[in-house]
Amino acid sequence: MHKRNGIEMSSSPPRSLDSGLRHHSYCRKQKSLGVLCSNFVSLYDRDDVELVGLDYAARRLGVERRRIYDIVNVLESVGVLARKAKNKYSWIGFSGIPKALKELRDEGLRAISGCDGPCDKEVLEDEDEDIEGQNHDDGDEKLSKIAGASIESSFSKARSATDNRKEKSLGLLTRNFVKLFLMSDADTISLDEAARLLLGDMSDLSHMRNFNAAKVRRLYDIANVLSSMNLIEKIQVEARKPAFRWLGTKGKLKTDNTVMVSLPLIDKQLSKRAFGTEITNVETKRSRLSYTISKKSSKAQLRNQDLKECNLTAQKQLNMKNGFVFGPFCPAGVTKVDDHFEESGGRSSQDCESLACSLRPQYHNQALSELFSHYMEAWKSWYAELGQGGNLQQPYDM
DNA sequence: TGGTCCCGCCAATAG
DNA sequence: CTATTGGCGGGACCA
Repeated sequence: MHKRNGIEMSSSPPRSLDSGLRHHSYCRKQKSLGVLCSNFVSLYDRDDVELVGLDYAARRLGVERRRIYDIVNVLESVGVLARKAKNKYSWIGFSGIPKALKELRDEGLRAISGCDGPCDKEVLEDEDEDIEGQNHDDGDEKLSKIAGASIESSFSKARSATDNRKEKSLGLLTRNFVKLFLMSDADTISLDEAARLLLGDMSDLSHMRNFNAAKVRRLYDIANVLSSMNLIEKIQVEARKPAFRWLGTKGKLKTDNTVMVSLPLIDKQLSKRAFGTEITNVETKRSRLSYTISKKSSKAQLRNQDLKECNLTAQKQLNMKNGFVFGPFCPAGVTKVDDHFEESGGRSSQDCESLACSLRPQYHNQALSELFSHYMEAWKSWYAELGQGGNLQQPYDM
């Protein structure tokens, strides 16, 4: 039960998947960790779920088991999941995030005050505002301490290989990455900065270049799933300078000059999930989520930020219904969802088909409004068709 | 082009 | 030993 999937090495692209078809071009984006994470969450984020079976998840989501590990590792770091046993995790859900974050914070505080001597325990200020993050000196040092990795050049010990391995785990990297945000009051951290802090600064040693490049890939992985969880968002601080903004538990919505745009919708937990525990400007009144956006932008130019969030919300909403993400026009397979963990390796192809696609708001601000209406359209028609029925059965799991 | 990051090989680890 | 985990980096994708 491992590699199947006729696909061999990366040398032979996914083409030739079912010889003839190859219809709508293979879209890499639909296979991103972020999308997969959304689907994963959609699959389990229900009240009656407590156990998460890796095999089941992989099968239902139509992906290699390997990918599930990636997701699970970062979700666990953020408290959404807890390892229960081999092949088994317990689903904590979004409600577990605050606690996990608090622990990370404490851990971080301990790291700075604990270690070497005097080190005042003020919550490192790090005069942010320098979005450029140019001058790093003292506050920077603290951060890198928190980030763990940092100067591992300490001759200390021949890091018992095991530690060495663990040190590079996605999980640890995730936790340190999150700590960076929690401990610094700057809510924006550039990719470069994060890489430097998390992976140690040895960029000057040419032979270390590869090493760093490899690690940065992990950062992208992590960022993708964290973004899909709405914990961070990717932004672009001046060309060629990607950065991540911490959204964490506070939805950042405008307050003044606002106009209400209400989206049909689901439940109040929704806003919790989308914006964290402190629901500030989001009003949730019986099955209707109102969203505020700045007035002057009433026309086609809503602020990017607003559009993005709007879309995120929409996505969430779409995701909610019976726990699945409906790709563009493919509610296909929703009715046959379930068959509660169909045994025998028969990987259900319809799953891949219906789950694979979903949108990825964080990276496509331009087309957001289009996508948005597109989705609402699809959603409405689907809902009308299937809606009332009451036979929106939930998928089982284990 | 070069930033992103999917994919799956295969080495650690767990059982 | 077999199965589960997951580091790792080649190279495809796409802005």
